[in-house]
Amino acid sequence: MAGEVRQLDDRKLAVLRAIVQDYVGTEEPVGSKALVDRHNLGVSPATVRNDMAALEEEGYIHQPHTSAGRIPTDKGYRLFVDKLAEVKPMSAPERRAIRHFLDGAVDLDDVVARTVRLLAQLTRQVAVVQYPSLSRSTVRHVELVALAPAKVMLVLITNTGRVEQRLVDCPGAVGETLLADLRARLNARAAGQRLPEVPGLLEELPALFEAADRPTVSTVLATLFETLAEQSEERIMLAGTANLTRLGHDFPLTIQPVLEALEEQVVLLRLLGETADAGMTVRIGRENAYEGLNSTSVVSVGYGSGDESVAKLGVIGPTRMDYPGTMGAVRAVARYVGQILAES
Amino acid sequence: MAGEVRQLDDRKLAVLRAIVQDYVGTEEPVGSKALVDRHNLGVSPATVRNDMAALEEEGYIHQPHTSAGRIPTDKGYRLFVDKLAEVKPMSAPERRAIRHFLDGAVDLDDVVARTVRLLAQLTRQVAVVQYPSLSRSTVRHVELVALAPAKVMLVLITNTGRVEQRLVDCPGAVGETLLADLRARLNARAAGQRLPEVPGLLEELPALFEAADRPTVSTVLATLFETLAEQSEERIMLAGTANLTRLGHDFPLTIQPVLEALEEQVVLLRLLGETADAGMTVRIGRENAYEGLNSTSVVSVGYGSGDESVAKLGVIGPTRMDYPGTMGAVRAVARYVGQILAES
DNA sequence: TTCTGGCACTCGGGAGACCCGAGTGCCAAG
DNA sequence: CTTGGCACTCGGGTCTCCCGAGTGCCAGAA
Repeated sequence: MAGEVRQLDDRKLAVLRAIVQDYVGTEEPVGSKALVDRHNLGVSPATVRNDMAALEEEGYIHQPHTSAGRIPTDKGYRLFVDKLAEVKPMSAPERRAIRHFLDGAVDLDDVVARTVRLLAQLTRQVAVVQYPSLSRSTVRHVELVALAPAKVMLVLITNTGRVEQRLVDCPGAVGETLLADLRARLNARAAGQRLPEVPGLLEELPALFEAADRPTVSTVLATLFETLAEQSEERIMLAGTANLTRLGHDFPLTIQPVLEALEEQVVLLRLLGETADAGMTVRIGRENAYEGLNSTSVVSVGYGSGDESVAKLGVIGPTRMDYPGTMGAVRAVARYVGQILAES
Repeated sequence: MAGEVRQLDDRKLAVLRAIVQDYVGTEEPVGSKALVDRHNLGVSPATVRNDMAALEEEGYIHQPHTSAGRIPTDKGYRLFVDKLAEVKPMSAPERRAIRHFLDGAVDLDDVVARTVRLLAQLTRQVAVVQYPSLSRSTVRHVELVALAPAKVMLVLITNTGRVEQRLVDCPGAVGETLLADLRARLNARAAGQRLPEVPGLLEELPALFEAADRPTVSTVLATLFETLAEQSEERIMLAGTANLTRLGHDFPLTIQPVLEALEEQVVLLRLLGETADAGMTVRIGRENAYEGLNSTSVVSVGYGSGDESVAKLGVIGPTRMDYPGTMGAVRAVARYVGQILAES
C-alpha cells in the first residue's frame, strides 16, 4: 500500500481509455456491460469489472454511488491525457477554414478578436486569448511629435506591431531641435531593446542635455516609462461563454463561479501564466489553483511570431471534455496565429 | 370592448404598483391577502381581488395558473415605469463612491472599463457601455510622421480624446517638405470637422499637389479615410454576466440566449442604438427587437461630455427588475461619466 | 493463474398517489 | 361599492413503490 505504485497492465489502460471516451460522449456513468458492447475488448463484462475495481482502487475512476457506472477522476483524466490520448490533428478542411478566417484580420486587435471567436467555435467551449505581452517584445521605434508649443505626442512602436501613444504636457515650450535631438538619442539607446529594460538604459539621459532642457526631457521620459509599465499589463479577450450552458445537470452551481472567474482578468491571466513556455499545458479539475474552476479543465499553449512564445491562448471547459479534439484545435489555432503574426 | 380604454382609478393603480413592488422583491406571484398585509391599502382582500380581476382584464397582470397569485405582464411593467415609478436617486454615499471610483481612471479606455464594472456592481445586473462613437466627434489634429523613407505614420486625434494611428506604406520615398505641406493642408481643412464629413472635404486635395506627389497623397488619404470608417464601428464593453446566475428557476432556458446575445456586439449595438437621444429609455420584455432578450429589460441612456450625448450605456436584467433603483443608478453613472469626460 | 458465467444484492430515480394550502371567483349581506 | 363567507382549483411537496442497471463475489473452466 504505502507508496507502492502498481503497474497497470495494458488491458486496464485500455479500459480506462474506453471509460473516458464513453463518459465524454454520453456524460453518463459507464458500466461494464456497455463498455464491452461498444469497444471490442475481447473479454467479458466480468473481467472488465475486475479491472474497474483495480482502477478504482488506484483512484483513476470513481463510482457516484453503489450500483452505478464509473466516471473518471481528475487523476484518471490526467493519466488519459498523459499516456493514452493522441492529440487529434485538424482535418484539412478545418485547417483551411482556420487559415481563411484568420487571414481576414486587418490589425492586431482584429487577429486576437478573430482568434478567440474561432477557438470558441471550434471547441464549443470558452476560449481565452491573451494579447501579445509587451514585456517580451522590443522597441522598434519611438517617435516624438510637437502638437503645440508645450504639447508633445509620444508614440511607441514595438516589434509585435503594437502602437501606443501618449500626450505629454511639457513644463515649457519645446523647440524642434531639442525634440529631434531627444528623439535621436532615445532611439539610439532604446531601439531593439526589450521593453522592461528600457528604463534602465535611459537613466542618465537627462544629464546629457542642458540644464534648461532637463525638465522637459524628464517629463517625456516619465511618460514613456509609464507607457511601458502600463502596457505590460497584459490584456485578455474571451468568447464562448454561452457554451457554458451546455454544461449539464448541476448547472447553476457550476456556472456561477466560472462566470465570476471569467470576469476577473487577474484570474485569467494567472491561469494562462501557468502555461509552460513550450508545449501544451493541460490543467485538470483541482489542478487549477482557482477553486471556482475546480470542475473545469484548462488547455493552454503559448504562441508567437517566431520560435519564441509571446503570449498564451487556451480553452476552458468541463473536466469531462474531449481532450484530443480540444488539444488539436488549440494547437492548430496557436500555430496559425503565429504564422499570421510572423507575416505581418 | 372594442377599442374602449377604461380609465383605471387610483386604487387600481396603487394595487398594480404594489404588485410590481412585491413581485420584484419576492419573485413569487403575489396574492390578494399578502398585498393588503404588506401595504396598507385600507381595503379588504376581496376588494383587491376585484381590482386584480379588472387589471387582468386589461392585460396588466396575469395568472400563471388558476389558484396562484398574479404577476405583472410587460404591459403592467410599462405602465409602472411610465406612470407609477419615480427614479430613485442615489444616496450621497453612493454618489461619492461612484465619483471616487471613476476619478481613478487614467485614460479613456480605463474610464469605460471602470464604468461598466461599476454599473454592474451597483445594479447587480449586466452592464453595457458603448464607447464614445467617433461619428459625432470632430478632428482635433492629424499628424504625419516619417518613420522610414517610404513609411509614414498617420495619427488621428479627436476632440473626445481618442487617438488612432496607422502605418502607411507609400509608393515612393516621401520628402519632409511634402509631408509638412500635406500635414498643413490636411489640418487646415479637417480640423474641427466631424469625422464622417472629412472625406468629402478632402476630395480634391490630391489635385493641389504636383503630379509626382499625387500617388503618395492619395495613399495617405485612403488610409485616413479607412481609419475614419473603421473607427466609427462602435465598440462595446460589458460586465456582470455572473449576475445572470441569479435569474432564478427557469434558468438554463433563459440564460443561454442572453449569453449569446451578449456575445454578439452587433446585437448590443443595435440595442443601445435604439436608445432615445434625450432621456432614459426602458425597453421591457418583448419590446426588445432581439428575441433572445424577450424576458429581459434594457435600461439605457446616452452620455457625453457636453449637452450632446456621444454614446450610450445601460443595463440588461430580468423584466422583473427594480426599475426605480436601476434607472437611478444608470442615470447617476451616465451623469458622472459625462463630467469626467468633460474635464479631460 | 486468469477469465467467465451465474447470482444475489444495492440503490438511484422515475411513476403514481396523495394531500395541503394558497389563492381564486362568486354571492349575498352590510 | 365593499366585505366576509364559502366552495373550488390545482401546483407542487412528500411518500411509497418498483424497475433495472450495475455491482461484487464465487465457483468452475481454460
